Amino acid sequence: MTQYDHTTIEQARQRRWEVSGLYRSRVDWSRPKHYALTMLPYPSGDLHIGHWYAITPSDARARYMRMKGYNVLFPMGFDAFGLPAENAAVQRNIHPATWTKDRIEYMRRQLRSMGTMIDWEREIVSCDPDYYRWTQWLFKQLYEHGLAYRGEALVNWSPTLQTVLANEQVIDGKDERTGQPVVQKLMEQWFFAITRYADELLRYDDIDWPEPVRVMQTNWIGRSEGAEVVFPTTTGGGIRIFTTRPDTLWGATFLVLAPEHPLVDALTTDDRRPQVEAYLAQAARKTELERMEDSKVVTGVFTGGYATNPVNGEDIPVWVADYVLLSYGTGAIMAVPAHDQRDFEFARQFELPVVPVIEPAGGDLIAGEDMAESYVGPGVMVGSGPIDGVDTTLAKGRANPSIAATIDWLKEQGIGSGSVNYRLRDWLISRQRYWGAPIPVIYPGTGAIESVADEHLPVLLPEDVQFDGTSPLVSYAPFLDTVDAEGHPARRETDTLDTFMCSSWYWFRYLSPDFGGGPFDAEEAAYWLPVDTYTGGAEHAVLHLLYARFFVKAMRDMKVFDATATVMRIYGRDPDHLFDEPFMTLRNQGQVLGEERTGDRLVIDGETVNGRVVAVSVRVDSDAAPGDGVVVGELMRRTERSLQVATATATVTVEVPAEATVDIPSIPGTNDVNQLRHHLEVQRMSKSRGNVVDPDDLVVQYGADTVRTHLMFAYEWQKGGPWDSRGIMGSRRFIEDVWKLGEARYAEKQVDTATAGALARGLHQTIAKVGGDIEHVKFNTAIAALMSLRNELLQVLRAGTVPAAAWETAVETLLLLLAPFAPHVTEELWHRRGHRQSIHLARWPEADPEIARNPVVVMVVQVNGKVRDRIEVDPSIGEDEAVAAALASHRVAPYLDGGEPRTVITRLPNLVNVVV
RNA sequence: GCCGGAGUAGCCGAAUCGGUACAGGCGAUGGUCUCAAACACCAUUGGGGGUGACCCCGUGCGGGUUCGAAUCCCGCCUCCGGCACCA
Repeated sequence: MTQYDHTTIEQARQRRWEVSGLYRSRVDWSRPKHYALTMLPYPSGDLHIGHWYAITPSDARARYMRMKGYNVLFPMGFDAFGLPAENAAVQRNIHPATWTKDRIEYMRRQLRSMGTMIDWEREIVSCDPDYYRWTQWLFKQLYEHGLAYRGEALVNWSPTLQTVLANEQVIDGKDERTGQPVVQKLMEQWFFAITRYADELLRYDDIDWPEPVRVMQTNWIGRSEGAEVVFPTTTGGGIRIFTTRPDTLWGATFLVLAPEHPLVDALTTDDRRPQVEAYLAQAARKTELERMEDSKVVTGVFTGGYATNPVNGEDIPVWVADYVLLSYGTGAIMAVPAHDQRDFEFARQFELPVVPVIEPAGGDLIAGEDMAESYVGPGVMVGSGPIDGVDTTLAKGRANPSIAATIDWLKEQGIGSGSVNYRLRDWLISRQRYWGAPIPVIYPGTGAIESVADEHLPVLLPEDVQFDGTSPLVSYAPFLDTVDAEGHPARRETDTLDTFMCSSWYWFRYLSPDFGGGPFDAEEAAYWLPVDTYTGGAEHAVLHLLYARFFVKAMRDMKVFDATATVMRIYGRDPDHLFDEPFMTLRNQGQVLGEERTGDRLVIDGETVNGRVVAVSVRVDSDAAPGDGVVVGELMRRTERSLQVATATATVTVEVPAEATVDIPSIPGTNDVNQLRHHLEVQRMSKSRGNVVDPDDLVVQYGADTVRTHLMFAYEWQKGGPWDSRGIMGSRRFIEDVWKLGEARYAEKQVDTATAGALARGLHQTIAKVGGDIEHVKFNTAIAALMSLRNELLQVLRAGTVPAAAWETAVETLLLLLAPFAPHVTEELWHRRGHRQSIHLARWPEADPEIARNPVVVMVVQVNGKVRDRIEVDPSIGEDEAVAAALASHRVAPYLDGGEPRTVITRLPNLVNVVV
């Protein structure tokens, strides 16, 4: 038997696969298709274990589908535009294009080491002009269909990144990449009208997506039902407000406008103007972050103006406060302090009246001045004119009787109407950056906006520019100066497209990466679309995944798929609803976290100076006991020469001066503080924490097959968990055992039919188990089943208890079942066993339920639900027989104590429960 | 604060429908091999009690429903993720 040499085998197999074009995927209408997709990576230049964790299980599933007879498309590409490349240009004077290309080249090599079935001839790179030509083309389509527009809005400006950002890219008032604060600015920018699809985006009827993602998107879209009502004023126009509680209109005692609201100026009286302007200036200065930090402090200012409550004709004061946002609803609210906690706090702060209009169910109406907090529960409407006496519940929208009655009445009176609002805002897609696809628009100077003609696409990014942290496009004349359709001088748009736009349609480009007649070739699309299984991280729930859904719906409505539908009909495929959603099944993988590690146990001698310990000597000694030194304990953290040591009783800070001695017995020579190992907790891997696992090292040490298998085996895939550097040995042993089984010369010794039957049974049960588990994205249990089969085969090999033919079948079945997980070693053994064709072209074995069926099952006998006996019975055992067997058990007899059971519950053939 | 998800052995994790709790792996312990160690192989491995057949306890905590609960219901605790003046 030859030694298992993973490096030689894996490299040779990968080369052979590439040369033979084994993984080329071509349209073949005679076979069912399966489009498997994983989220395209950003070319960070270093493939980390997370990439392996995301990609290799998806590859295993794609391989399985292929063996099941599907024609599988499994492509890969790079999301290659973005800021890091530009930062590198500024910091290291490397052109973003060069930087990106180098990194992609490096990552391709690493990706290939995984041994995936990626069809590299379909690769796309989003910064290639051939690709972004169609990104620009899609922008134009959106523009021409009124779905892209230039408008002024309050937007998130990041001073750090020197660009605006979409709402989805701002978390807690900070940008999601660098965590630096953003400020709100009123700017003219390009938007996509995603809000027009808000209602359709709330529907998930035809797709199989994880519940958390659907919930997150639903919350992000934030649909709320209510009414719009106009409050007339004497000084300006009417103030339009949105409310989800129109039934409480009779309790509105003041209005509040957002600081940026256009009517603020007109409503402000001269005597209030200084205070109002001071407040507006202060509000404008605040970053989003500061605004949120201050959210507990109620601030606001009275404008001096009044508006008339249209339901009762009362004049109420108009205030300005930054807790009202211009971007939501109408930027103005009616305040009902009696029934809204924020309004209540505001009213108490500024001594505004509180008028209750809901009499609590089963309670008494409390006078406004005596209320300690707002009342938000159910009850009966009071003091509310036409809706007096109507019940109010906790239901939202028209489902609440009081709200429905009010909306009907408002409509009748012509003072308001039902209305729906969304938290979702239009997608801001301009970026004041260089490394992105230029927005294909020019400004002739007449105030008009002209899109670049299709034949002039792509608008190329100029290469010969200088980088200083701002976009060089704004000052680069050869790019900036152009001519309009009539040949008059014009200026180019200098903003580029949000990179999320590049990734909002990339799976279409895989279909025909070189196609020149459109973003994709209808002949390919008709066969492959839509994506059947999409896998990736859940962090994209409201970014990429929401944008992608919007894009498909918009493309459908812009008739981009019409030619595809025609081709589908020719081949007898019904295109109905196939372009409503991009990804039919979505699964999110979890994350591989850093491994826990105990820190060195230290013995420190020194003296205490001003309450701190200053070390004279530091020694590593795993057996040290308290009292062996001034400080004895585990090193928890180290910052420069300062150590945090956990002793039996407390955490002590120890300073280690340069002249102190450091002694680490396991490291020869002179030691220093930097060599001490500190404690690592289970947390995300990051270079600064020093808990990163490098997959390249693992491949060298264990081989890609082992790394793949282990990543799929060690965790529940959709959950992830901490890395375990010793655990991988279990997967390595498994692969080595498979090698041993595949290479073994089997010798029949004492053939025994019972063992042969058990082996065949186990084999067919494993076939069914592994296939089912892969389909349900449960890789860990699939591999566990294969390990069990391995255990069984090792025993059979030793004992020689089955016929040689049965042995051969079992070993080859094991190889077939393992092929999707460990493609190299199975391929090697397959060929060594005399097969000419690749194992990856073989069919998945068929599980025979007849063979898999157990001839006997263990029937559990319970007394009052507690297990008292286990009896082997025939699986087809009848009720009477089972009960008789149970009652006959000598383990049951004592509980019956000679009497009769009260009831007997059976779940045949597994269980009999005797109730006494 | 609100909305999701999760909590099972020393660790990672199994457990179609409410029906045998812990499959598989890691680690640990003992043994074989070795001068020794590592590797490899074999065996044991939730806790407690009993000479033994066996018995009791055990799925974050406290209750409940049920013949029977890791699984369903109610109330808590902890961790992870998302949102956060959303009118």
